[in-house]
Amino acid sequence: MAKLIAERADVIPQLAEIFRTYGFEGASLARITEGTKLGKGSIYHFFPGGKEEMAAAVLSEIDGWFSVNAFLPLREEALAAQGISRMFDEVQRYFLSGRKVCLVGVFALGNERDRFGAAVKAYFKEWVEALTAALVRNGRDAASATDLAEEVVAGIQGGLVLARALNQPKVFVRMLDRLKLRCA
Amino acid sequence: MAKLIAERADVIPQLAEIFRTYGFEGASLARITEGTKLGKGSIYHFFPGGKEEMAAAVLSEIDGWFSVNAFLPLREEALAAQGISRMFDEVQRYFLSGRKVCLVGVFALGNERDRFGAAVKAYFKEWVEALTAALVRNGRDAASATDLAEEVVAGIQGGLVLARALNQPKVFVRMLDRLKLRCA
DNA sequence: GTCTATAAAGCGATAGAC
DNA sequence: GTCTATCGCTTTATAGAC
Repeated sequence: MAKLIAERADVIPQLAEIFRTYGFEGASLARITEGTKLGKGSIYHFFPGGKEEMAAAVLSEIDGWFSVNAFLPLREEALAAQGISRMFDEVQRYFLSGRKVCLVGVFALGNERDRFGAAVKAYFKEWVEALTAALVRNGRDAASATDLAEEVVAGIQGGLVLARALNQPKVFVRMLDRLKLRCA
Repeated sequence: MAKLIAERADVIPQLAEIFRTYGFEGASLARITEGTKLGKGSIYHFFPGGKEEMAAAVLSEIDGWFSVNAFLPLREEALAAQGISRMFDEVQRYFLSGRKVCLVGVFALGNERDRFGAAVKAYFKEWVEALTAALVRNGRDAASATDLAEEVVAGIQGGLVLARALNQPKVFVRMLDRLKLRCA
């Protein structure tokens, strides 16, 4: 019988899903081996540092995804307005229109912030700064751009919380629409 | 030596603090006995249902606090604008100006939502509805009131996430100020 | 790279003395 | 109402065969 050989990179999205669902402490190795269809041996082969290394790898991948798909357009799109619009589209797509939660937000609220505080902080800082810069390029003064960028990033996170609490993904979509409008 | 006798009601705020800090799965009995200065025997005497009953009691107490201090003013203050203002003040005070996190929000994001989904949903539903009613009493049409209420509650939660992620409580205070202004 | 077996520690919960 | 001792289970992590 043929045997599937996994690669480290293949496992990370599965780990992300598990951490998102159960949090860091709730993501037991039993759940991890079940979710990845890999034995403990394989998991520890890829991540000798255990759960801590797994979570760090996941955070790093998430940050990479946002850097490329959301922050880069904000910074480099020739027309700032188009970069902002692109960011909103990618965010809506990434969070499955409110059916998927933000792992970095989950870690920010929990005590995981102590272990991964630097990564969590960097992710949000980068987001706010890139959006601020785009808003400035779009004609706003620095003060109101900072203010609005903060409001948008917080609003996105809050939209995810409320959408999930009420079990109404559309709450998140409505939130995005309002914020989009305010950036115009 | 005199012995301190605890009451169930005294323990609940301490439990709230522990669940807020570590989440449901992270709140081990070791942390609970340490945080409450009570033995397992005493804890299980108060909460025979174990952690599940503890968390339910905490959620119930939080809901009670908000009902009295935030939702009631929204519904019953003679001047709607004053009820809204009062809600914002109480919220800022409750969350220690951004230094304290919302346990219901934490549970909403995590898989605790499965166990406590009803309580989580009821809390946010009540909040949005009470604020909507106050905004209508304050002269808004129903549609824009619903919209704004949703934005405010989500914004508050997002403000808490971002403030904690950046380790800047003032981010939360600024968020409240913006939302307050928008309700005026 | 994958698996099974296993170790050592921590977990939630219970029992029973005081 | 409080405490200590203990049960049975799950946890993370390691070892070693394949």
